[in-house]
Amino acid sequence: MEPQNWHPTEDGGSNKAAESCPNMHCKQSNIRWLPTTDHIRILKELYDDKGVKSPTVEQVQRITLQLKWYGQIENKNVFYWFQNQRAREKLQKKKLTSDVQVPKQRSGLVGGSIMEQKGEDHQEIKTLPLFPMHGEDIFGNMKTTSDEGGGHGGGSYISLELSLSCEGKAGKIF
Amino acid sequence: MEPQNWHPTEDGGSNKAAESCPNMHCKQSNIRWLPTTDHIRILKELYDDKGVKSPTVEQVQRITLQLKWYGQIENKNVFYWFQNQRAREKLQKKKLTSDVQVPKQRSGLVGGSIMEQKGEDHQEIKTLPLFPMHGEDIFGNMKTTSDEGGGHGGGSYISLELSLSCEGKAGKIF
DNA sequence: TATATATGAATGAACG
DNA sequence: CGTTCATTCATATATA
Repeated sequence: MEPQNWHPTEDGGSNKAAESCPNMHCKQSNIRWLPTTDHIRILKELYDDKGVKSPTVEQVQRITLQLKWYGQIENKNVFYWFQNQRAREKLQKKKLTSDVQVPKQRSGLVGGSIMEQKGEDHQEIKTLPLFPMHGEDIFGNMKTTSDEGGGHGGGSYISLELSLSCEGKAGKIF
Repeated sequence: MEPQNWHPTEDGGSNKAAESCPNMHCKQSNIRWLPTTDHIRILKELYDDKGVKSPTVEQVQRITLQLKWYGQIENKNVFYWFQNQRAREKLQKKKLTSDVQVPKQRSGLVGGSIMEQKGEDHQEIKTLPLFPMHGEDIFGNMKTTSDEGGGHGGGSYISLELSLSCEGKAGKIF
């Protein structure tokens, strides 16, 4: 997921995208949150090890406070991060994304195995049509997931727990 | 400019993803899907002719299964392909229309929410490391009022769809 | 070989 | 929560 030569700012103080900007017009309009490696590391530890999948509001606040030591971060960043993590972990189970979680133990694969086999069980056979229609008629008779309307609804997400509300307008809730 | 049928691998079935790392630092560099011409052709037919812009998960899986006949491909490849196709079609269209078109941007609403720490819109590290633990012991001794974090998140969890109805409208996170 | 373009992959943010 | 958008990085290929 994240090759080490990525762009995560390594430093702990200024997490600007300076390093990832070789020689171009380092645009400074940092709109998006650029998590540092420490951010990612800690968040993953929480998610994987501690099993914190859906932190509460208070937990998000606390995590954010802690992570601020490692660089600029806001509550919504932490909130979105966990939300995306959950969603993509689920997608990963469907093979739709490759959220390659680096194994915490550096077991294997780093130095390169003795022999890498890339053989697949298919492809290469191009003379025997295994599929009756290997043409372009994939969607010709494709059923469209009959049940869709009522089932989903995400079950029951009762909204929330915070009753602190309007006061946050002037003062900072956090 | 518009390379469409440029792919060298015309052999039909075998993409050359096997050999890579020609000369430079051998990373794990053959980790990128190189679509065959058939892949591209079929995908574009689906996108343009059949009008399949955003296939569902099941559709992606089916498309992938079909395309596997033409060469190695995974679900995530198809998934990313359609995603990139949509994004870049929109991007090109926006660049092409250089006339007086008002970019109807999405209403960037700004609502009161705990996500925003109003008041001091700055998050510099002015908070000195009061926390002696810079490590990842956030949840180590974290008292959680409603401790669910270490639980499981089994689905019936309150989501942060907080609707602090300050102004009488169900606000969003933002 | 060096630069430009096209495109696969990744992910923060946001919508419905 | 599931899905989509928007932006960015990385690299394969095209071009000069």
